[in-house]
Amino acid sequence: MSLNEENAPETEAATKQLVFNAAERLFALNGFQNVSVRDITAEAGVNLASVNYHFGSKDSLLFEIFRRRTAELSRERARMLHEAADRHGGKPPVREIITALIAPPLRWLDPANDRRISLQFLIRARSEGGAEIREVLSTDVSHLRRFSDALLAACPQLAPEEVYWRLHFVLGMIHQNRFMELDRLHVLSDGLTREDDVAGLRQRMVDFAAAGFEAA
Amino acid sequence: MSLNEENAPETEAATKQLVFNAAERLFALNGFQNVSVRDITAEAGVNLASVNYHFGSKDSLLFEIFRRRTAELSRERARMLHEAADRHGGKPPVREIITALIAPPLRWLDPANDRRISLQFLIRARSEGGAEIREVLSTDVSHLRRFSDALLAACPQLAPEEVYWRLHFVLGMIHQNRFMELDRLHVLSDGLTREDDVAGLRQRMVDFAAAGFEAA
DNA sequence: GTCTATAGATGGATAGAC
DNA sequence: GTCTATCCATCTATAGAC
Repeated sequence: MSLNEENAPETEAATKQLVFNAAERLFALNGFQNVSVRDITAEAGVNLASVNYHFGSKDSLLFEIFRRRTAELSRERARMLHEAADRHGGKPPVREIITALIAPPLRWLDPANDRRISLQFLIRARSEGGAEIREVLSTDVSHLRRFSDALLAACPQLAPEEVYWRLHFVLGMIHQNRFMELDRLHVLSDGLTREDDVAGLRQRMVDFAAAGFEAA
Repeated sequence: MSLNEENAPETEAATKQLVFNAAERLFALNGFQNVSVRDITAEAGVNLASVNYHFGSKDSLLFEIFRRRTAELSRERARMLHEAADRHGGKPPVREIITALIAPPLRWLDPANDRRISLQFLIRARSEGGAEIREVLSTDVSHLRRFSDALLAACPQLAPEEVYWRLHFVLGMIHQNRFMELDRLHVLSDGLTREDDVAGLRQRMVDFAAAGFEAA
């Protein structure tokens, strides 16, 4: 039950999944450079050589986790955008486009969701990842372009660069959802901000972003 | 001229400043863990032992850079907030509070500003820093509280937790201004977003954030 | 496939001459 | 204060037994 669903066509060794999950968790909590192969194999309860046998290297392991999680998140977002387009004759309104961008990661953030740690991993890897990660991010531009194109169509009154900047701002709002920042906010608000209320947070984010997009 | 102004009461060794500047630059560009003491001293053109002699350890060096830059940024923000309060009888409007939060880091982001690299360092250290950094961030809550208090006073129609969340969103927008994210946006927009137009960016950020704060 | 043992490289820190 | 040389810990990766 704690195993993530498997996307690979073949059944992989249980050891590989144990390593994958332990690495994702430790990377998300402590950062890539602060976690050694020894930490990972110890946490997974497998042998030290497992990482290199199953993934080739520590870097390849990070890369594979990032690639898989990014693909999963992009797929969820693309599906929501597609459904919104279907509902509106191919031209969804701003609010629904923003929701398609925000809702999937917020769903992952839910404490009741196994993927809570995956989202932390993704946000962190985006900041700390090396050259290989940036390569994926470049590829991911084609994923983002679906959203920028939809927003451009939904905001004909705005200059195109304005639309790009506002999309940039929304992405910043999403990336702010790290444990550290949420904890800090919890301290600042003296406990008023409940981090387990992801439905409320989603609503707040969409409201804020939609209002920002409708600014003069 | 490439030296940063000195805040310490005493004149420090030129070597110490060289190390400080080289370390800030390399940390900002490559991340803390990816920069060795050897890299720093090589870039600074000083001896390998300089880091330990002047700063005690690599960790202490990071910490000192972070502490100084954080203090500088907080001071600029607090001054702007104070001036805004003076202009409005102690109760500045939302837009001016947000501007006090956004304008200083955006000023640092200007390519014509020596501090461009300092802002990159700060954003990165906030993500990648260890336990000591988080300690400073906790202290920094008292700095943020000036802004949350001002916003609470300026938004009596909003529930307090709403104000805290919206402040959280604005901080996310600010932290999104890393080289990597700006480059990515530049690719996505096919060159439309000009990263050297910081005045325009500041206006866009304030407009977006102010509109978000005025959402129902 | 799994494990132990170890190679090979790197980095932080320091001793001690100048 | 500055420099060189070096110690010592740690890490990734791999060879080779089982």
